Amino acid sequence: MKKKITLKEISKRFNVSISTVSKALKNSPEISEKTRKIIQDFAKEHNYKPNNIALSLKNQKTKNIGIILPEIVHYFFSSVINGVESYASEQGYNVIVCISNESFDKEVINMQMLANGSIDGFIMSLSKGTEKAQDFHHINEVIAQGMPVVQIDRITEEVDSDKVIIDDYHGAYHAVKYLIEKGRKKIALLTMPDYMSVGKLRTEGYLKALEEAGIPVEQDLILRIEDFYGGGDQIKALFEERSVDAVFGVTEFFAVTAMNIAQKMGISVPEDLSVIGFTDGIISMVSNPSLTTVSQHGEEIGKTAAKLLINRLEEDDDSTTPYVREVVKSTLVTREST
Amino acid sequence: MKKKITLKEISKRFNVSISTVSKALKNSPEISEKTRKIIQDFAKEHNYKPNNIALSLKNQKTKNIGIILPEIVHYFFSSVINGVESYASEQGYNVIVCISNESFDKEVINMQMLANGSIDGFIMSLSKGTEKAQDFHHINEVIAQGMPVVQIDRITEEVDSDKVIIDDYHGAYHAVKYLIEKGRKKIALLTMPDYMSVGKLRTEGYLKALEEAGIPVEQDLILRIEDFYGGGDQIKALFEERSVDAVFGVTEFFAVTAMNIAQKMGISVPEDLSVIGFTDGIISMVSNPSLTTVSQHGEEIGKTAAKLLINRLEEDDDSTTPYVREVVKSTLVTREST
DNA sequence: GTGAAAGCGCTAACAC
DNA sequence: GTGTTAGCGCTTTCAC
Repeated sequence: MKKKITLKEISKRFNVSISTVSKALKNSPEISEKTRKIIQDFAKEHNYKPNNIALSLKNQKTKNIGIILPEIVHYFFSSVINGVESYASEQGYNVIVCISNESFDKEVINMQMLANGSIDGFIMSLSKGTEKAQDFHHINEVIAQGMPVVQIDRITEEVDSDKVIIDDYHGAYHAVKYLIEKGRKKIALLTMPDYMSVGKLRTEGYLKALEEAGIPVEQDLILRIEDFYGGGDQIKALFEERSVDAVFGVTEFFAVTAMNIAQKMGISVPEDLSVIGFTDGIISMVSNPSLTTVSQHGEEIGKTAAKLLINRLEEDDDSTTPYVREVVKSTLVTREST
Repeated sequence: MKKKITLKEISKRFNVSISTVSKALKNSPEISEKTRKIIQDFAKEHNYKPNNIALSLKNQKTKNIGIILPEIVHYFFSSVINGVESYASEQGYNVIVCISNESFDKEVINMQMLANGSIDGFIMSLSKGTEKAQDFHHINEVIAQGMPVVQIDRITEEVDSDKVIIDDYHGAYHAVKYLIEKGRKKIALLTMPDYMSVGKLRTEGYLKALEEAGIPVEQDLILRIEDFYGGGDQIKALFEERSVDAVFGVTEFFAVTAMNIAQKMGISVPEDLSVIGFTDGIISMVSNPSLTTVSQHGEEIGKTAAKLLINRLEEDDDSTTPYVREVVKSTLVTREST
C-alpha cells in the first residue's frame, strides 16, 4: 500500500466516471451490483478513505473543535482536555489545542487563526491577561461570524454564550464552613487578585462563611498572590506574624505550599493547622499529609462543554436554542490535612 | 462585521472577477493601483481572511500537526505538548491532540482518522497497549503513505523514523550511582514491566550502576509495577519484609508513593531512606520532603520533535534527509529527599 | 489591466 | 445503470 488513492484514480482504473465510483462506494442502488463490487474491492484493497479536507470544504464543516486554555501543565486544565477529547472523539470530532500562556495577545491570535475555517466551534477559558484587560472583542467577533463558543471556568458575562463553570462560590463557602465546624477560627485565605473571576468568587464564598459564623474578617489573613506558582514568601511572613489555625487556598498549589512551609516551621498539620485547597489533582493525593480539597471535576467540565458545543454544531442552523449555563457541582474531598 | 466574506462576494461587489480580487489582495502589479486599493480597503473593512480549508485543499498541506500521546494528565506529557505547541504556533502550525489512553486500538483509530488529510505529520509516543502488542503496522502505513512521523520517548526501533528520546539508561545509571556514592547499598527499584521501552532502559541503568559498584543485584528489591498509578501495596510489603536504605522510582509517582509510605511507617527521609524519582514535575517540587529527580525536560523534547517534523515538512518532497535520533540529556535535580 | 479556466477531492442534482 | 455538471474557496496559468 502506497500513497493515498483518490476517487479519480479509481475511476481511471476502471474507466468509469468519478461519480460512479463515489456512488458505488456509498452502496448506492443506482449502481449495478457487479460494478459496486469490483470498485469496493479495489477500494478496500487500496485502503481508500475520503479526504477530510475535501469533505470539509464541501460540507462547510471541519469536524474539528478548537480549545483555548491559559495553560496545560496543570491538573485542572489537562483534565478538561481529557474530558473534551474523550467526548469529541466519540462523536467523530478532533480537538485542536491552543495555549494562550495567560497572554491576551496569544489568545487573540490563536482565536483568529482557528476561526478562518480550521474549526467549527470553540471551547475556551480566559487567560489572565484577558481578564485583566477586560477586552473580549475577539470572542464576540467569532460569535458574530456564526461560530459557537462555549466558555468554561474562567468566563465573562460580557460575552453571551454557553458557559460551563463550577460553583466556585459555594465550593469555597462549604470548605471554609467545614473548617469552622472543626473549630477553626483564624482562617487564612490564599487567593488570586480580584480581576480573576474564579478567585473573586472563591473569596466571596470565604467571606460569606465567616460572616455567617459571626467570625470577623481580618484583612491581614487574606493574601492576594499574583504569581500562580509563587507566594512562598508572603505565606511565610504570614505564619511568622500571625497565629493561624487554618488555611484555605484557592488553588492546590497555594495550599500545598502553605502546608510545606508550616511543617518546616514546626507547625504540625492537621493538629495545629488545617489546610484545604481547590482542584483535586495529583498534588493533593501525593502530598504528605494528603490534602483535603474542593474537587473541580475538570473532566466533567470538559465533557459537558464538548457536549454543549457539539449539540449546537449538529442542530439546524436556524434553530435558536437559548444559551445555557451549566454548573458542575464541586465536592469536598476530605483527606489527612483537616 | 458579520459572516465571513469570500473572494466571490468581494468580486461581485465590484463587478470584477474572482481572480482579480485574489491578485489585488496579493498586491500583484498586474492589477491597477486604483483597483487594488479599493479592493484592499474593502477587504480590510470586512476583515477578509482566506479560508484555511480551501488553502489546504489547494496546497495539499494543512499546516496542522497531529500529536498522539498515551495520556495528558501527567506532567511529562503535558510539558511535551507545551513544547510542541509553542514551536508549532511560532511556525504557523496548529496542533491536533489525540489521547490514546494507553490503548492500542484507540491509537490506531486516532492515527487513521488524522491521516486522511487532517494533518501533515505526526508526533507520537507509544501507548502501553502498543508496546505490549508489539504491533506497529499503523505507523508504518502512514509513513508508507508519505506522512512523516517523529517518535518521542516511548519509541520502537521497528519503525524507521525520526526519534527524540532522553537518555533513560544514563539518567537512571547516574541517579543510582549518586545513591551509591551517598553510601546507600540496599537500593530498591520501582519500575514498569519490561515491555515498556523506557522502563526497560531505566532498569538497565540501575543494574549497570550496581554492577559497577560491585553491589549484588537482589531480585526482591526490584518491583515491577503494572499500574502506573498504583503499587502502594507492593511497596509497603517490600518495606515490611526487607531493610532498604534507598529507592529509585522510574516515575515521579512511584517515588513519592514510596516516600509517603515510608514516612507513615516511621522511616524518615532522607535520613533512613534516600529517594530519587524520574520526571521532574510539580509533584517533585511540592512533595515533603521535596524529591530529587531525574529531569526529563519534556518541553525540550516537544520542541525538538516539532522542529524535526516541521523541517521535514518544509523541505522539498524529493529531498531524502536521513532519519535522525536526538537524545535530550536528562539531568539530576537534587532536593531534600537525598 | 482584467478575466477565464483548470484544478485540489468530493458530493449530489440532474441528464441520458 | 452511468455520466455530466456545478460547486465548496482559493490560486495560478494563460488569454485577451
